[in-house]
Amino acid sequence: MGTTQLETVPEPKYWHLKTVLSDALDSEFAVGEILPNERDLAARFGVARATLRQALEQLELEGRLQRRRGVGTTVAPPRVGVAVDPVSHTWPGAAGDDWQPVDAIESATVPAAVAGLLATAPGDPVHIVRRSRVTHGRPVAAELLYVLAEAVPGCPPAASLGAPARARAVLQELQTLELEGQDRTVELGSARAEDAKQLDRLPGAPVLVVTTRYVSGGRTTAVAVSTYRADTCRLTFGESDAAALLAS
Amino acid sequence: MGTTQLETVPEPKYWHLKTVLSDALDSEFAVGEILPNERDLAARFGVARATLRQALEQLELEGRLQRRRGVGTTVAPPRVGVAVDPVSHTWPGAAGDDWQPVDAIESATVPAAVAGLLATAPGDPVHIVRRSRVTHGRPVAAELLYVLAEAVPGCPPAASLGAPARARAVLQELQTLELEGQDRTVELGSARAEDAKQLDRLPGAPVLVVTTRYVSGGRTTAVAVSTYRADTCRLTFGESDAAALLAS
DNA sequence: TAGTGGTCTAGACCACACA
DNA sequence: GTGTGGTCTAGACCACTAT
Repeated sequence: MGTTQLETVPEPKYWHLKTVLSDALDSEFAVGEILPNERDLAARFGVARATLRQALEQLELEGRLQRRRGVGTTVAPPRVGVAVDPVSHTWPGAAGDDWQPVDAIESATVPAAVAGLLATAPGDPVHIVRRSRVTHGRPVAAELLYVLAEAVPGCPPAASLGAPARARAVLQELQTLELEGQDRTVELGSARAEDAKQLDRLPGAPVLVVTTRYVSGGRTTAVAVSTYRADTCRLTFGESDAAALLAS
Repeated sequence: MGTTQLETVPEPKYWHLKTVLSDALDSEFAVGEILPNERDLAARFGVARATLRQALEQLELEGRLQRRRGVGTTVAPPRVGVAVDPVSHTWPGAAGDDWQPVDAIESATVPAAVAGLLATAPGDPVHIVRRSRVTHGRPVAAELLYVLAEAVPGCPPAASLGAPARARAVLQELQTLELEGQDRTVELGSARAEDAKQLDRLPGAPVLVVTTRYVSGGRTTAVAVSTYRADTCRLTFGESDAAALLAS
């Protein structure tokens, strides 16, 4: 037959919906504005609520929307750029980083992946420091920092100090070591219940997991696992602070 | 009443399911193995298929599973580490990078975000080169590289060459410029239909979007937007190649 | 053709925020 | 309370892959 190749591609409804909504967000809504509720929106577009939600989920994943139970769906501000290495080649806790120590954890289990990086055997003593990062008044990241106990012999292993004080002690002790190198990986993850609470999100929310390896004395002495909110954050890596500014 | 704080937290079914499945994957399944189909799994756990799917989606997001329509759900291999900056401070297309030019696009629209970085006005001529990155025989990333036309005056603007040839010409011309600086951002996105095809995924699949800005002659002359499969990739940033090896 | 995952529906109930 | 988003169900049909 002489028919040309028609659009035989049945675009899924939620995909088309997402496009429509995305355009509407650009042209008809201001940041912070509240959208109609899901039941109304679904009715307006003539789809089931589940289908509408599939579109909203995509938009939230892309940082365009923010949904809060009991409140509603609002138009999200542009993602905030967070510098991942503001001061190059320094230990965590160095002057000028905008992380805040929260506490230290006793006798928690070290994840297998981290144990591999640290080359520790099960049972080897490791300090675990919890830190939190706040930008523009919003929590953007939660971190667990694993430090080989033998690398910071000045730190009391037992509960001779309160948890927050011990966290600070470990960070201080780190600064005295020579940092020989570091490298990083970034991957997608989902927030554990713990992190989710710290980040003011629901468990399972998408996060960017940054794993940093710190090398000193010829071996990996510390590993930081930092969990950034993927919906609100854009990680910046740059040779200058220009990167962070530019991304905001 | 003297009751202690009981676990009043009703963990969602899909969340619990995810944990159970995750443990099962660790202990009872080998990489590449095919899981029972969704209807059987749902029946086995006594939940609706949609609920089971919610758990599978999370596991796929975390890179534990791979699902293919018409085939089934298989256990995914560990994420592959891909070095984002194998050779520091070089233009794209330099010897040794494992990107392959695909073609060049004529008269396509430059996204607003990219136009902002390049500081171009609408209508300013920009070369767009499409590239593709393959690791271990699998496509891991698709890229659109935007190059200010005025920065590479030796490249023919019109269709005097075939698209692939023009792509190579632009990359070659870039190498002759002095690269004064570069910086990067990483954020979560969802695959556009185009990228999805190149990455062998469905549209909307989660991707890590790496935006690289190249500075030369005092201004941003090129911007690369690289789209990595979030399910299979772990991006590595390091001072040495050790990072890539370590992450694999 | 048979079997898989992907999409979609029309409900229901729950957890949470706010007035 | 009232209204919001979050979870869950039990179906149906579609698009794709392999045989």
